[in-house]
Amino acid sequence: MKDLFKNLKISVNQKTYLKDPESSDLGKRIVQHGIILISEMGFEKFTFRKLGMRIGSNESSVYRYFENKHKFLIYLTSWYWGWKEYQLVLTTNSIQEPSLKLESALRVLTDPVVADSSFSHIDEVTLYEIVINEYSKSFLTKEVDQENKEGYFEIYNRMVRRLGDMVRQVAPAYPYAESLASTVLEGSLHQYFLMEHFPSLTTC
Amino acid sequence: MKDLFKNLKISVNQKTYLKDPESSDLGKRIVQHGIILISEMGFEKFTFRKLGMRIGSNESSVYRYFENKHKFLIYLTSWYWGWKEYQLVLTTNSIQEPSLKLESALRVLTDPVVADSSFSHIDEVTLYEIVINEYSKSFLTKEVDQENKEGYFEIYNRMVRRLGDMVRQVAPAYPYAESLASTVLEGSLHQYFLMEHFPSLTTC
DNA sequence: CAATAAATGATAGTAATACTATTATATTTG
DNA sequence: CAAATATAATAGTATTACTATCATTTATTG
Repeated sequence: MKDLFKNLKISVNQKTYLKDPESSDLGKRIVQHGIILISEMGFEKFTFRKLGMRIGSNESSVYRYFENKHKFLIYLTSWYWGWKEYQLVLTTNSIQEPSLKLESALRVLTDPVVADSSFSHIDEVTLYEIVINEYSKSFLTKEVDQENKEGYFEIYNRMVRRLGDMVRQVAPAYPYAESLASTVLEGSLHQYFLMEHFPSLTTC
Repeated sequence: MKDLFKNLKISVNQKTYLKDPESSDLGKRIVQHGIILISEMGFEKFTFRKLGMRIGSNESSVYRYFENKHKFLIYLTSWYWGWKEYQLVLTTNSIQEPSLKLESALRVLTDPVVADSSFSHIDEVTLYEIVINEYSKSFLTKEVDQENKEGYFEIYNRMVRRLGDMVRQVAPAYPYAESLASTVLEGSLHQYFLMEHFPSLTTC
């Protein structure tokens, strides 16, 4: 993905952060190294204290950007889905023919992620690893309904619906467009996970 | 499922527990109320201390049965998959015709769970809620490869492979039997989750 | 350029978690 | 009944997930 638009910013629900991490150098370092640390040690073992140490800063400074690590994970994964949505729209917008459009969409959403130089502080490939390994943990919680109501999963919801619409354009009589769309998105992440850890459960 | 076999015991990898919870009254209470407590408060907020209090026992007593709550979750979900495998075999064993066999298997594995009086201390319906909401957390960890090697996910692996084999019996030329099988199992859980929390992302 | 506001850093403190260890008290079994 | 085993009670430790306060650095603007 070439940088077609300079100064492009992926917009993420403001409730996920206390202070926009894109607004400062420290904020960007928190995001950049947060991605690396989570991918290195896994979400459970990741803490703001460790992140502070890693970037030569301080726990309390990280807390000024994000309320807690759960919101931080939602911020990161929302950013990812926002970025994917941008690619999706960019790629499929000009395609008229429904089945070609759907095919392009599926490619964008399920092909392995490649780096994108447009957002210099974010390593999209590493972020993709986080999405594969940790995304489910952001919604498999007791607070999911409340958070969903507050729009924390808006981008993802919208993307599933977009994909569902494209399915319907191809097959208007098919009655399970949304379920197919959500299964493809979730299933794709799951198959990548299985390839890495349970190869006998995939044919990929 | 009627109790066809009296004294049936679902066998779970012994490494998941320190002392077999089926071997004592306290052990059964730990499992029984552990299921209820996890479903009530979610896995993150669940602790052995709270479980001890709930059953009028003691944190340290719970620790004598299970090393930690992660192993406890693996015990519970392994039990669930063992129980499902038993139903799967029981239901499909006598069916010769491959496509009928596959259809029965899919029904057993994806229909909503109903209670089973054979295992009196376990509420299968509540356990099923736990599988839907928490199962992913048992393998989305940094320790997954080690634990998989030690057989913690053996029952689930075997079940995906069984289902894959049935797919292959029906369509020998279809090259993605395992991926289809794992997608169906995971996807089914995910669709139940979506029905509850993201109804606009399903058509169920 | 100085004043001042804003951001960051350092330190301390709290309640809860995830355990381990020790000792006491029941309960079972030989 | 003694010995072994299971359970309960209590205490203790390191870490987590924060909150609060105050000091210091950096940026802004008048």
